[in-house]
Amino acid sequence: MITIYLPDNNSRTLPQGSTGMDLANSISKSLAKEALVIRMNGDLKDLSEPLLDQAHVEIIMRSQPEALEVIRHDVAHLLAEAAKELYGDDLQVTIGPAIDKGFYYDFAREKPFTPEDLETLEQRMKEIVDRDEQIHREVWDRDKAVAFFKSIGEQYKAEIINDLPAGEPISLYRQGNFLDLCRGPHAPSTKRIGKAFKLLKLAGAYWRGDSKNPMLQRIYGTAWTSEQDLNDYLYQLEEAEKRDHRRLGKDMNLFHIQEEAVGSIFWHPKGWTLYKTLKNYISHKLDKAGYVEVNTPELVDRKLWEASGHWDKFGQNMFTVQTDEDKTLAVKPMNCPCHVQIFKQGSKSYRDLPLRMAEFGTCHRNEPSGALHGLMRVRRFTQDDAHIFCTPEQINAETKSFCDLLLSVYKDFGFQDVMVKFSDRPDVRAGSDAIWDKAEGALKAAIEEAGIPYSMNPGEGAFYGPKLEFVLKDTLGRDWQCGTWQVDFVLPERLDATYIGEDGEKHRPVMLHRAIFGSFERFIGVLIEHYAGKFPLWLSPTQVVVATITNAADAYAQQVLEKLKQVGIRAQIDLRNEKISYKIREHSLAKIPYIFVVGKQEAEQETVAVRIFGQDTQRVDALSVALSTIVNEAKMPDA
RNA sequence: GCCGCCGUGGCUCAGUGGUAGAGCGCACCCUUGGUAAGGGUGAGGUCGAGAGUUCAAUUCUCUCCGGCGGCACCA
Repeated sequence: MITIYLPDNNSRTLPQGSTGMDLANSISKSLAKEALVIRMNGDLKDLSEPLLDQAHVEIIMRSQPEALEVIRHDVAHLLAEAAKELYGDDLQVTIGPAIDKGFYYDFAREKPFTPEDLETLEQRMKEIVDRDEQIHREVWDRDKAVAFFKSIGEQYKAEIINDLPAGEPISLYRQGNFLDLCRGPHAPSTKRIGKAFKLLKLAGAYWRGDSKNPMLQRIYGTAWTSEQDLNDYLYQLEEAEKRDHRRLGKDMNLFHIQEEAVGSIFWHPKGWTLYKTLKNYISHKLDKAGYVEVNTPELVDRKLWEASGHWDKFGQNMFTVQTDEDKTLAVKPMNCPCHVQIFKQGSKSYRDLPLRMAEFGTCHRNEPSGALHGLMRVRRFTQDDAHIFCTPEQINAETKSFCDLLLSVYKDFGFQDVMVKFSDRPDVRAGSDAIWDKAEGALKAAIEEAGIPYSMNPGEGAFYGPKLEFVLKDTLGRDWQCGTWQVDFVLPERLDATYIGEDGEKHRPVMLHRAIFGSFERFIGVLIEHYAGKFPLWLSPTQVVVATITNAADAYAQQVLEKLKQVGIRAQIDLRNEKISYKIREHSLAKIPYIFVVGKQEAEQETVAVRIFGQDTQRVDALSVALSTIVNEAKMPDA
């Protein structure tokens, strides 16, 4: 007999060789029916796993959060089994993990899958669920497993096994006629997986994520523990699409992109108003934080980029211009070398440090065509860039005050949870290992002193130094890096920046590269989605529309408009020969924050009927009151 | 850049081997209406570009350009 302990600390005694399923059955029939896997001594295992004596065992039911990942992985296997049944002759399976919200499976197959194939596959997957195939785990000998997969033409699987670390048990899962290499754990049978899944999209993906490898066909799907959750998720996806910044940008007439300038934004009056408002806001913040603003050239001789290292490391992605004097100029991809040039004008003393040099610098990078994405990934963008020249001793304090500044900015837009990633040295880099040790150490010490939680992002640093990336999510769950903070000992060296220290000797400053929005383009993209186009009053391109009920009020409406403009409110007027409900509807759909409705009554009494977006009530205010109220409410945060 | 899908009036989309349609928007007319669509009339498209097949291509084939979804990339 063996003894096991349940989560409530009760123990149970079972015959030697009893499994998780035996345990579940011994507790209750309903539990056994709902059970998916067990957790034994902390690890998830199959229900068929023999229990160890003295083990701590928890039965995981489909309603528990841990079940989700198991189910998603199970559904990936369903997909693979269905694909083998339907297209087995010319198809190899590779890998199919659970991911956030679902799963994918990568197949090697000459013929492309079609959207109709997805339906066929999904149908077959549901049939496999109905078949209620038992899912068995088998442990195989390594060589035998490799030989087996080779014999059935599954080269990719054979390759995976070959690359598994020695000593790792080779476990295979069998369901019906389908046998797959897999770590598990899995549900005990296909029926138990349920049918709360849907195949969503087809995509290409490189074998092992390397663009030198062949491209596989990836099928993405979503899977949940209940139909309800599935439907909720699908609904959520639809809602998210509605706030896609590319759609809203078009609907709201903010900007456009056209093929003569791929990856560059044509800002329309409304979008540009938004942009200018943000610039005004952040300028104000930077002023208060002790930055000075500069402006530097866009076209700079390649010699400078060679000296900085950009030409060597990223020349491929730089746009260049040949002059008739046979010089090569590069369109700047970053502002930092130019800022060093300003720093180097005249001599600098330790008393000048830290020198915080900001620029709304417009940069161009020749991003791969497939990377472009609305405002989020563009070839021409303007950064809220700055470089802080300081001493090594000043790094910690600067890091702390930058993080404070950044978080206060994000908070003004309602971004509360910001992911911070620590990116350390990349393979392609400048500077010695000793310098990198120093820079990474300094950054780590600084972030830890600032007390900000972060996760590691190995190998993703800039070529000149490690960085912190501040990441926001778009509505479709994609991550976008906005803010950045980088410690750089390399560029000051390469571009020979110095200052005179207290000792009268020359010293190297440290350069801290930083941005809060990242780029205006991306940040506006994130904001459009974040607010679903319903901008707060201070940001809204049009803050008020004055709408008339009858043209008898036209003259008065004009006066109201003038007064609004005089107090700095962005206002428009709607004198069209339309009913007031028509105008209300139209401006509400355009997400205008305030509508001032004026008719005969308002004209006679010098009032306006104020209608606020999102509320279907109205209040009538004296014009002077309405003006002072809106001026007050339209102030930018922290003004 | 790679794989797949897509490209029709300003917008959203339907459709066909015999040179195209809807709704919204737009213009004009009637209506002056009190808080999310009043009515009528009308204009507007070389069906992404080029080549090929065909008596005939917007429709089929190829190439290119662009968009979308991923992958790779993201200093």
